[in-house]
Amino acid sequence: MRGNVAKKLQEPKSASSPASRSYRIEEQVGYLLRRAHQRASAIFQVGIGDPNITPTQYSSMVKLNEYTELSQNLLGRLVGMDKATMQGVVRRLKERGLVDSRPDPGDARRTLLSLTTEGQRLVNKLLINGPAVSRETMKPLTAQEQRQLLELLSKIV
Amino acid sequence: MRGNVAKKLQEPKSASSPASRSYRIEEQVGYLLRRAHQRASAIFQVGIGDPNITPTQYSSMVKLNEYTELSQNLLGRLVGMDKATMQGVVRRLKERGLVDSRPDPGDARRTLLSLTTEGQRLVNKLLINGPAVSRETMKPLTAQEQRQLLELLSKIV
DNA sequence: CCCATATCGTTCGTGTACGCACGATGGCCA
DNA sequence: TGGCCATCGTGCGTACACGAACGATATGGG
Repeated sequence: MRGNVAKKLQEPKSASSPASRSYRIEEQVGYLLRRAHQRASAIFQVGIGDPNITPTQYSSMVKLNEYTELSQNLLGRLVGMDKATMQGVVRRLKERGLVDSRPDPGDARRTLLSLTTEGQRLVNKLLINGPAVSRETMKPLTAQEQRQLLELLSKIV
Repeated sequence: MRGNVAKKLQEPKSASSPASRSYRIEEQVGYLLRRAHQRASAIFQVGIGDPNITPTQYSSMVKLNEYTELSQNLLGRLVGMDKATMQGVVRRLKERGLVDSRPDPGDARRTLLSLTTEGQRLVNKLLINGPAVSRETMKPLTAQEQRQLLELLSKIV
């Protein structure tokens, strides 16, 4: 296709306003984070080993694998998801028989979540591919840059 | 509230499998990118000056402000959005009278997009807040770390 | 000139993401 | 002990995000 994007483009208006000392959207953190997150998700999807498992579902299962049993709200805090978002993620995992729930005997407001045997089996299979997904995502970086990126991201989360 | 998350937590199963040399989800790029993107979006929403404008809508308007007129597909490529996603973003911007469209006289498949006067007025107002939003997002970092982060993110996008 | 192939925009389905409001429950303090 | 306030999970509305399928249009090679 040789699609040359710049082909029939007019020049950017540029030097538009005097105050804007070159504000380029491509250089803003928020923009770059969105793009980087998109790419990471795409790599995850092909590399994790099950096209039906999403990054958030994976995070949730990994945490449930660590803690055995967690309330829905606490799980959400541990993986950084809104309770409304968590609700949807958990519902889909339950529909697929990967997660089970029971009322918390000590607090009737809570639902305790845990992996089913099937869920445990799956997450242990996916965990094998986890490191490779992370490696692939950071492939363009040197080892030192990879450590830097992780450190910097940790600071702004 | 003093909500101590670790209160009634069982110990993580830890040291579970011999092969897993401490794979922590919190240290994976994909996970950190998701969290960082969430935080950046939240900061954008309160800082950009109009709670009804989303980051993607903003990016689109900024690009249209630079180029005056673009096809929907090309705009999508410039701001890193799928054509299906672009369709929804553009539809909402049109519904609010911020963007106009006309058929491309030279290619009947294309739709040419441009900002309305109202859209131009708005984006120029929002652009004033853009730098502050980026600053706030990277506040936890030193000036040097901020430059590093932008550089590293550029490489993995 | 015609047809295979590509591009453009739309639609549908699924899945995050989150604010808000709601009802039920729990904890604490007057 | 009774009432106030916080927490828990759910439901609703809106907005990205993207694969897949679709019809209309463009283009280039035979």
